[in-house]
Amino acid sequence: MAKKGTRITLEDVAEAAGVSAMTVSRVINRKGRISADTRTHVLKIVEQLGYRPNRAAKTLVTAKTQMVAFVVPDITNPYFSQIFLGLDAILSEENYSVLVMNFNENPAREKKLLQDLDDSMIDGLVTCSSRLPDDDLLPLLSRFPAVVSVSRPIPPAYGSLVRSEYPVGFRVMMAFRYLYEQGYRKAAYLPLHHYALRMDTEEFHRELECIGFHFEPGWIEDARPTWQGGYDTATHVLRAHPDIEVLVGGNDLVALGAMRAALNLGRDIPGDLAIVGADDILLASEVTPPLTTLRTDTYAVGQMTANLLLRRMTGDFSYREHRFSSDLVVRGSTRSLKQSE
Amino acid sequence: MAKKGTRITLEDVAEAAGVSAMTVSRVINRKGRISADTRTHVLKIVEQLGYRPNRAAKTLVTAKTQMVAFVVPDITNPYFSQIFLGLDAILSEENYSVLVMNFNENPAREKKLLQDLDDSMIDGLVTCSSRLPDDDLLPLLSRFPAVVSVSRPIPPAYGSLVRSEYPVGFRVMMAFRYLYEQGYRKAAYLPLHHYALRMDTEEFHRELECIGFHFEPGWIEDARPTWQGGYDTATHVLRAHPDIEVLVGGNDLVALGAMRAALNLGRDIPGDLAIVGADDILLASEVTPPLTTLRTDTYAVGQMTANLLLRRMTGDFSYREHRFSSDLVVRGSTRSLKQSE
DNA sequence: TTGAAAGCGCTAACAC
DNA sequence: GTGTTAGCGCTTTCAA
Repeated sequence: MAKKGTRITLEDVAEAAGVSAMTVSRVINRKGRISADTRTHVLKIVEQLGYRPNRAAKTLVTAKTQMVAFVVPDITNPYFSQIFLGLDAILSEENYSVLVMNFNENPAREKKLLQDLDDSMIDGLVTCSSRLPDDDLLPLLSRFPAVVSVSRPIPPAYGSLVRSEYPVGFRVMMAFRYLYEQGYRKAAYLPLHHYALRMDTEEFHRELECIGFHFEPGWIEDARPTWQGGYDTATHVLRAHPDIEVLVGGNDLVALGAMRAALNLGRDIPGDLAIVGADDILLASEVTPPLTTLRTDTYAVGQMTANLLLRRMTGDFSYREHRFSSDLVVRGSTRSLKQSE
Repeated sequence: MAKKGTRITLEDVAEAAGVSAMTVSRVINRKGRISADTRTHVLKIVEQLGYRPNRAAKTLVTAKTQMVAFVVPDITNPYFSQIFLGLDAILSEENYSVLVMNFNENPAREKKLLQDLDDSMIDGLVTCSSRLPDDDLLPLLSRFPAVVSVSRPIPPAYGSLVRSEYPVGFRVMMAFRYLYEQGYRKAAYLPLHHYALRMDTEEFHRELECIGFHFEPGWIEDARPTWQGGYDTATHVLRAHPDIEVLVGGNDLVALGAMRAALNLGRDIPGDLAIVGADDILLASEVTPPLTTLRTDTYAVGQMTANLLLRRMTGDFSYREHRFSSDLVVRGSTRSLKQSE
């Protein structure tokens, strides 16, 4: 007879089928040898009773949850949601579900999410563009067996890595090099403020000088990684330094906010001000003028991440690194000064 | 001594603290009366050993997972990711994690996701803008104790509902009414193609005629609910009916794709063609000309949904309905014909 | 205020 | 091929 609980269990199926629980388990999981007869018979009863295995019970004994956590700064940012898509496409194929842990560009919240995250609750962890300093992040990661970090470098012992072919924060040099070639000299840079944590400022300046750029204090100002952040920071910078010829944003949202700010201040783009972003979100190509930006195949980044994670989740803990490239998409928000001279 | 398994269990803590497992359990869960002394002592050992309760074991006995599934057409659509934000804000406050199940605007995939979703794996389910016919959707929902549907009406027996104050598909009448008042007469409508499933076409036409609009066959054409969908459909419609004065999209992405298509065909907006969208995503206000659209407070929709779900997850299964309002945001993609005459 | 026993539903390991 | 036994780590129930 069925037990008191209303839910149908393995035992119930076994009883109804006149076999042992193990046999049913084997049929369900396609493990071990089962005669075709019992197989079909058990399957029929399973169907009949509408039996569904209890996930928690299975997890308790196998220690596998078939879940993955995706810790992300801002899922409403197309850049990140696109990564999610690539990740999810591969993982769901392998029967994993993805827990989206959005920390809203708030490092304190990211830390709390990571702390509260129970390793008995997930098989793998993807940390995407972490905004935490190493001292906070690494101890938190070390609790998890299968980790992949996206964009943010971590030591090999902590997990695998999907990263840009450029060092963190240096991909933007591609943009600066192009701008210099076009004759631009006075450029302001609006990096995402958390990047300051990890960017070697001195080396950064050296690199820029190497290209030919000279930066005054106040030409670099951190921005919150949102449209509003770009708007606010650009307004401030443009008011303080009206002679600026270029505004480079840390991502497209920032650049687009900056573009709106510049337009509101009566600046002509690209006439007397160029704007450059990064990520190539849909919005970038649809504004007027369309935004020159650095493009990355974010869907592919998500897929790479999934593959690296799967590798770890299936027991191969060797360190792997996948690098993604970016290219500059030149659009109407920049122009060639040379041509116009 | 610690057992063979490397993980620290309740038992381990109990042993180290010289108490029973039950006492430790009570301390952890703040249940029952515990003397202050043992409490602090146990807590110290817990800290010392870095004990973390095993989620699966707890779930197995309590039948609570602290997880919620969010089944959504397209998480890269700002409209939906914003709902997620509101939902997650409330739920994470109550210690729930959200499983994002993205079906990519593919009804077959939505069905499969719902079928595979195990009710032993979540405490609650949010189905957002389902693209499935009732015959598919409702039997699937009936397996879950706590369900909230967003946008898509469901019978009270299946769960609570967060819906527009207008019947499904009729919110857009606000836009048509405004357009008629402005003197527009020849309007094409590009609804999201899955909506056809649930919209009473006859009543829809009657309503439009009541406003004053007359529709020719071919002036209404379903669009895939993406930018590209809007682009393709609008191109087709504009080529077939060059005399059209208005293009209303089922959402902003469709409207924006339509706007690009119209621009590419050399149309002047709003000079000889008006465009209207729905959702008011960021992109809408940033394109040129800025898009007239129907705005909904999607973050609040997410919050409402979370609250309704929490109610159900805590045992109150009474049917509740929250309605959200929308308003027309008039921008540069439409103009008053009256004025210009 | 604390503890002992039982069992949640499943699978690993070994028997037959 | 199939069954038996044991136990995953926790909480519920009842007793002390």
